[in-house]
Amino acid sequence: MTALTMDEAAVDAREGLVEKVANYLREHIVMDHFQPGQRLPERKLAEELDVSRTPMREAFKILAAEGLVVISPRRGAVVADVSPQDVQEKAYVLSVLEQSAAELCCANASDDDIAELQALHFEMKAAFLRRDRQNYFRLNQAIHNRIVSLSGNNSLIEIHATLSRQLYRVRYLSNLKNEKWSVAMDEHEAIMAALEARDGKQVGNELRNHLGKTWMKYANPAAGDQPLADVDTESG
Amino acid sequence: MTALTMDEAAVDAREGLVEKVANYLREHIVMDHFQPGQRLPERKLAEELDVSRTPMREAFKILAAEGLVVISPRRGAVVADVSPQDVQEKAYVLSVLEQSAAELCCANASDDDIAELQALHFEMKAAFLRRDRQNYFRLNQAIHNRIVSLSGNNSLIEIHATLSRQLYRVRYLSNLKNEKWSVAMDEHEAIMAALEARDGKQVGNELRNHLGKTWMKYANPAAGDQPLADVDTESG
DNA sequence: GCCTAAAGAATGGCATACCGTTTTTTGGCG
DNA sequence: CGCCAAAAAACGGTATGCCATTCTTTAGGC
Repeated sequence: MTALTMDEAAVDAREGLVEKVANYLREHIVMDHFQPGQRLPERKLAEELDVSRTPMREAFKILAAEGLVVISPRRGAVVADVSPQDVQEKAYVLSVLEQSAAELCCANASDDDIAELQALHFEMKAAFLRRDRQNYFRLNQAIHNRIVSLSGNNSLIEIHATLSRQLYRVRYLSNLKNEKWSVAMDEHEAIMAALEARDGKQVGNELRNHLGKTWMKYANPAAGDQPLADVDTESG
Repeated sequence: MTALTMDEAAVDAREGLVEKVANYLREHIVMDHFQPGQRLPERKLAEELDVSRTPMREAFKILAAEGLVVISPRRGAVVADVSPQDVQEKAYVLSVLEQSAAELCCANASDDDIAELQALHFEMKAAFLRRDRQNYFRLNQAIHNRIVSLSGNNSLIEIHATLSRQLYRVRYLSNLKNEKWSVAMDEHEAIMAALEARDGKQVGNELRNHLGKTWMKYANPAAGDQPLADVDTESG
């Protein structure tokens, strides 16, 4: 346990204990420091974080509403286990959201915004050429999130972020073993070209197709059980 | 206080107090029995419902995560006030979701499903001809929700339901004063025609345009302050 | 008579206590 | 040696208590 601690020098008095606990748990779940299906005993976690059970329970409710944990009656909270069907369904919604975000992005973004996206794209390409999966993944996420962010639609941004977190683990694991790397890279090239041309419809379609291809065929969960490394989420 | 009470003969032992309280509050908020901006004092509400403050507070957290209430530090929970900008943004996302739902619906629904949609459509048309706004609204909602439901995508269904609840009040109020009723009706006719032809893209576009027209121009909140009548949500 | 400040009431945040259920452990029997 | 049952420990659900902050009301001064 290195990087993640509670009270991260944030506005200490502005938010309550519940938010801090919820953020802490969210980070750990998203980063896969807790395995899916793992129980989250409120007493134990509460004393680990030096809080009472009350804020811990309230944080569970928040995370449950966000789809990151599941609370069973009389059996408490467990880390949500995303089934293959869930992945398909959520990924589909994600692709739809990003498609529309791309359209709005083309209409709203400034030239500087587009330039920044291109810069990130070339950084990602560099990581790709170096076979640097870690940074490739990070930059890939950053680009997608940036496009959504540039849509300017806060509701869209929030829903996308929530959904994106639910898929973070499986997306990361997939990135580690995905062989068809160059295909995804080619698609990203096409996306960037359409973005530069400000062709909203085109970007949207490319993006949706891109996500569709990457995730529709999602097959078995299996996957290794080693925790993920500490990588920035960029999903704020 | 007539229609809405807690323990609605539901699976009494299956779900906890928190869920019952949350459902109770959700219904009242969606049905506009609580005004936007109104404070929700946990002590008072708790003793009204004959529960302690603990489940009440946990219910607040759930509703906050769903966007129905806002919790300010040291000032407690208030019913979420949806600004005109919020309405535009959320309505846009809703239209995108329904568009994709329509496409999936065309691909997945059985002929009986489509027939049922048409039946609802004609019921709605009857209500339209009778200038029966109450039933027109109810059936309109039912059709939209049914289309989403027929998409078969649970993630999509859930997100749509959550977002839809956030807009229920404003949608209902708008229905009461919207003059361009016949336009909406015509668009629904077109939607149904495309649905019968199973033209997914076409249905999606019509639907998105339909919602866009209805909501993009949303101007001022104002609106009367009388509570809404008791109408079935159909948003389960 | 109005504005302001201080005291008291109310409210939310967090901790803890109690109870019933669930899970685990252990001891006895097959 | 393994399986099952009973007891004990653990755990979640709810209620309640205490404290700090906020809101309200009232009393004093301008």
